[in-house]
Amino acid sequence: MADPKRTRNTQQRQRILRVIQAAGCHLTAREIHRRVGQNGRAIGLATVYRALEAFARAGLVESASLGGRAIRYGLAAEHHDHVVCLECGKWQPLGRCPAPRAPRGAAPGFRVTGHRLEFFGYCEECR
Amino acid sequence: MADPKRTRNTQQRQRILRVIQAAGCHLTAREIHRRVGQNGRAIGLATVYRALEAFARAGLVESASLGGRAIRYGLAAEHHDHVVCLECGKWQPLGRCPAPRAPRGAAPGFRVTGHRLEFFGYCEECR
DNA sequence: CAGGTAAGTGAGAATCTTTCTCACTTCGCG
DNA sequence: CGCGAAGTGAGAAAGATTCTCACTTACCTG
Ligand SMILES: [Mn+2]
Ligand SMILES: [Mn+2]
Ligand SMILES: [Zn+2]
Ligand SMILES: [Zn+2]
Repeated sequence: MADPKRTRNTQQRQRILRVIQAAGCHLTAREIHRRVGQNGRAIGLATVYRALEAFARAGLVESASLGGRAIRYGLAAEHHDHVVCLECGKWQPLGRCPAPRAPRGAAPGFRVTGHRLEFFGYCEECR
Repeated sequence: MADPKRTRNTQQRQRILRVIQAAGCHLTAREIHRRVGQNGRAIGLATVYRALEAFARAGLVESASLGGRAIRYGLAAEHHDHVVCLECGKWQPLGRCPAPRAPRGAAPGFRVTGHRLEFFGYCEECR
């Protein structure tokens, strides 16, 4: 089989990953870009997207999205789901995953590699 | 308490809803816009978005999103989840919802009004 | 049914997010 | 070192969604 395209360990990616690790929550590409720019010279926004794509391919980060808001990225060390407030947009990880590994009796021939589960509603302050 | 902002039954919204009902799957705002324009005079794209927002508020339609792709809208008469192919983007509804009504032992004080569950992986042709 | 009014509409601009292009740089491997 | 592929930066481009504002229309009242 073909070589899995190899990926380099550049300074930009190190800085980007450090920001993601330091964050206690999921960040948008723009937020990551801004934070990286605060600890040193700014990097291109496209570079952030490319790095996130590479990290996601490598299984290092996970992405999640809701409504029209931007996609958020965070460490994917262990799978988890989220609870999102429809009013203030607050985002909380769930301790345990309540979804089954794969849907029962679903699309035949489909190989499930993962899932994304988001509960939405209203947080304590917004309800 | 204040009157819940009332919503009007305009010709545009009727046409939009008809398109959504006729579709066998979830559509993007742009797709809906195009289809509506095919059975009569075109309507504004912003009107489509406003109608979808109103329908969603009213619980008539549900939205779902994956990755950077556009949000898709479909009838929410009955809740259902999806299976999405990471390669070709194909989108399939699931017959039964495998997720619990609410996460166990999750965010305290959070009122869950719904959820979105997407299984992803590779469809028969793409694996 | 006529009139008043607030919700809705259309066209286009504006915002945002994400992707792409291309010349230039750097990492990783001899 | 020295090469070649992967990565980068700046900006353009592509899309998606929202906003503005003058104009229209559904719907309630009398
Ligand atoms: Mn998370
Ligand atoms: Mn899960
Ligand atoms: Zn909230
Ligand atoms: Zn596929």
